[in-house]
Amino acid sequence: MQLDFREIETKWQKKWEEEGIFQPEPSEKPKFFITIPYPYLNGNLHAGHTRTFTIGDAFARFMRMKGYNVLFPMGFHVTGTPIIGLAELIQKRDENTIRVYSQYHDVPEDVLVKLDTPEKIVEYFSKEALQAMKSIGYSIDWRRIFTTTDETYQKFIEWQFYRLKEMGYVVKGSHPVRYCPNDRNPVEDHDLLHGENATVVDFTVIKFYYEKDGERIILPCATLRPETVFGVTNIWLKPEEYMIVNVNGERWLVSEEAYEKLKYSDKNVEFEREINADELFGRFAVNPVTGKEIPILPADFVDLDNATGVVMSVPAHAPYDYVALQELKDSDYAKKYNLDEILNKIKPIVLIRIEDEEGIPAEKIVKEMGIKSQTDPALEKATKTLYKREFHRGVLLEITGEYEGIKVSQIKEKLQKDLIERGIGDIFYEFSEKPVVCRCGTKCVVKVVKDQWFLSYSDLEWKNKVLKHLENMKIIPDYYKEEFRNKIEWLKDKACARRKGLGTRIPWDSEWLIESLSDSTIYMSYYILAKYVNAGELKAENMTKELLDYVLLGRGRVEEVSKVSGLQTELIERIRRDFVYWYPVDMRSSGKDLVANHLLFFLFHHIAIFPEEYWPKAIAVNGYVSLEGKKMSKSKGPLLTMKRAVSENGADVTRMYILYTSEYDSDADWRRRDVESLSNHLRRFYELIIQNYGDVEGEITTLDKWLISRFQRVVKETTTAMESFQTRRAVNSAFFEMMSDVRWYLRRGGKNLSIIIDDWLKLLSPFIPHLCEELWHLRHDTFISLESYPEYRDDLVDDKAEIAEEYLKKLISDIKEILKFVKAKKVYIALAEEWKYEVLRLIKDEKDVKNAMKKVMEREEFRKMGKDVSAFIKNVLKERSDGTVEEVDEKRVINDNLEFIKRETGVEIELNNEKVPKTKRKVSIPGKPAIYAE
RNA sequence: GCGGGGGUUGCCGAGUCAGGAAAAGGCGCAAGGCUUAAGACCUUGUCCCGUAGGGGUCCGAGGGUUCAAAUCCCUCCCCCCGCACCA
Repeated sequence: MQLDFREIETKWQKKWEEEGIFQPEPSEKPKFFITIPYPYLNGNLHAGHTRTFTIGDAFARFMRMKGYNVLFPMGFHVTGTPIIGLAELIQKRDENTIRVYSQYHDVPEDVLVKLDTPEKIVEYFSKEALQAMKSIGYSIDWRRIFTTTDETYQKFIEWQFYRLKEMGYVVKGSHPVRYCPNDRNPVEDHDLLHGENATVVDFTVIKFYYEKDGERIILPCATLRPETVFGVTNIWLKPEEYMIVNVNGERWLVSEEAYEKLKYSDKNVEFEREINADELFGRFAVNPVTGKEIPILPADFVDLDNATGVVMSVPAHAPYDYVALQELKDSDYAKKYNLDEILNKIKPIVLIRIEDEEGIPAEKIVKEMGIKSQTDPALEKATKTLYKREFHRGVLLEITGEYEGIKVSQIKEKLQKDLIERGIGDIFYEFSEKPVVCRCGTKCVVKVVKDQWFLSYSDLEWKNKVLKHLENMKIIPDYYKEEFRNKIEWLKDKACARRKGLGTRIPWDSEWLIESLSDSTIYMSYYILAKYVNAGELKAENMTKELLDYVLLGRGRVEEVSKVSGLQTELIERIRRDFVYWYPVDMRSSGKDLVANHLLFFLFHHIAIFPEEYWPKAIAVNGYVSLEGKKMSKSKGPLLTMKRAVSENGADVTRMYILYTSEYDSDADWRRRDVESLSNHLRRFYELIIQNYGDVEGEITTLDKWLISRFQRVVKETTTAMESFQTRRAVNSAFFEMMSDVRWYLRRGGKNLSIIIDDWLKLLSPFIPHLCEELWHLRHDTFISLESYPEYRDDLVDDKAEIAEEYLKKLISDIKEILKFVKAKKVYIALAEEWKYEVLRLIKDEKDVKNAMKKVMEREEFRKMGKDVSAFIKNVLKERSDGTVEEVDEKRVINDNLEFIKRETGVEIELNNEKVPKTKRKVSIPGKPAIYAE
């Protein structure tokens, strides 16, 4: 095939760039500002980017053709640690990295090994990314490109953080992270050998205590169910060595493992002495909540490596505790430590009730499951089952005092807070699963990072503003609005500073770098500035707080700003006008992975910093891309780069495939076979247009009208689909459905395909812009990319023409069906008897057989042939539920198309009532003639 | 566990909101045509039965509402994604 996609594509890309047609400036036209999250450059752009960006570009092109002044910019994100990590791996010649980056990212090995600094990586991949995006034909305004380490960008970020700090949204605090003591670093999922699924859970510590020689020793019981403190009957220790440790001035008794973990908490911890649990069994401790004295007892099920290693026993609600107590009664321990009397006095204390159930819950479930020993693995299940039931349905009883009546599901946080405030509670962080092991082989711990900077997303006022604005936004697909609602409510304060990585320092605390998601929240406004930065008109030293306050917020007086920033007032006003014109963001289109993080922060920060008229209007979310059913992975492969997809298949094929293969948030699968098939479709399309693009000649036939009518429907469907961001539906309609009509048109002998070609090309232009541009220029000198999108025209819809074609299709299909069973040379067709038309006209509006019958039988001529008439009515009502009479000139359609029908069916056709036997004519109805094959 | 989404013909997927002949479109497969030939193109077929355009089955499972259910209601089973400080 002579068609070379790439040749055509590069030709038009060059022309678009030369003419600068995607470089919008403020104008009289309504504006549309669409943005896509800039890519993170620790590798080449891949099929996932291709999907998100192509959807955005198709929409940008669509809106442009719809008459909007469209701004579609792009930047590069390099802030954070992964690029630094990559540089280190390349320095080390890490085998996997070298393999993945040469094999999947298509970086030549000799080039790759030289990328041993973050700067070189950024330089290399930004060039690659730029080329890739140009090669696929995105209609981006490249004058606004930037990188997040640009000095000017950093000024912008500093400004943002000052603003947030002023508003009290940047605060200090501490938070738990997964941490490797050996590497002395927080660890991410991909740094782990085991335990990727482990999350950090916060045990509530309740400070039980005993006193000896005037010294108070705290028994820090760790629990996930603090409310059960009201039902504690005793404390469990494992009969082994413990330690007395000084924690913030208090003496805590904890396991050795717990001591190790406490070292990484935000507490001051100091070892004092060892102590064997032996010494304590049979002695009493005080429950700080109830003031009651309870005994300390031995239990083997206690896990020294879980939280503090000190456990409070709630036999009424904890199956473990219940069984352990039972077992203890007849054990050696009871004798050894003289516990009989104590044990006899212990009675489970019920503090939670589910509806009107009776008895002791733990006892019931243990008996039901037949559990006898504290080492029985079934205890785990019993615990879970009971916990789940009580969590969802349980209510606290009178014994819990002020907490009576509260649902178990709503008590944990409140109680934890109350205990801490009263000085008798604390928090102990622990992994939900163990072990958690770093790639270096070291067991990870939970480290509490102190004096960390936070963005206070949990601020209720802030949250409520975001929630409220969300209701005014368009979210695509719409069910993501609920998702956003939930995520906004769930969002907690976020640590926004790091010790390591690329990025901007916190301006008032230069020890810290601003974390990479926190510096990417309102950068869409920076695109306005970037144009001036790139033109050399705006430099870092000009970007003072006053300037940004003025151009982004309209604050201050321009003369003052001019003085401070060193810029001419004229330029300052121009930047301000640009901002006012382009903002807010009308559409942010993104992959679904960013919903629970970036897109939330995007909303929060816009709402915090800008006045309401500049808050985002809409968010669209799309799914992932897999390769032949396999998940892509940047760091492990497989991966398909944008560059490779384009060079192997062409930009238009790549674009259309990715737009067509799935919709909304459902995932797309890149399949070579399907891509190649699509490539053939486009070649066919190209040939088709080349062969049929000409002047419209002769009279417009019914068939032509049919084509135009069908096309109108496609225009409507495609437009509706695009307006709701459904590219799959749009491509399906604009290309495939139309193609199938066009094939029928040509098969029917249509000669004037050109009637629709101009508009058809326009319709397809957002999806396959290069091919459309090429074909358009066969007869035009303008850029199709700047033409107007076809408008649906109701007056061109021709129902009669469409019904006639349907009639013909159905007739041919019926004849073929019959010929399957009867070998014949000639087929006679007879229209339905005249009286049937008459009857049909009479009962047009009747749906009910009875009424229809009544109405018809009022006429004498029909009464005479009562049986035939009633059979017909039943038949026709069954066939056509709407009972309409189709307005087709059947005789004419058949006679005009005798040759065509013959060609399609392979037999002679004759419209001849006489030749068709009466029995066959009997079943005919208007619109469905009798057929007789001979 | 919590939250969000989903289960339709060999596969991918429309149809579900607004109940009314299930299966648009793509892929794959098959047959015929075109061609020196083809992985190219055109046409047809692709749940089952049928020597007359017809009949039957069918939408994860099971109930219910209705003249009528893939669609509405209830119960259950299964799958995917997120639960963070990481881009």
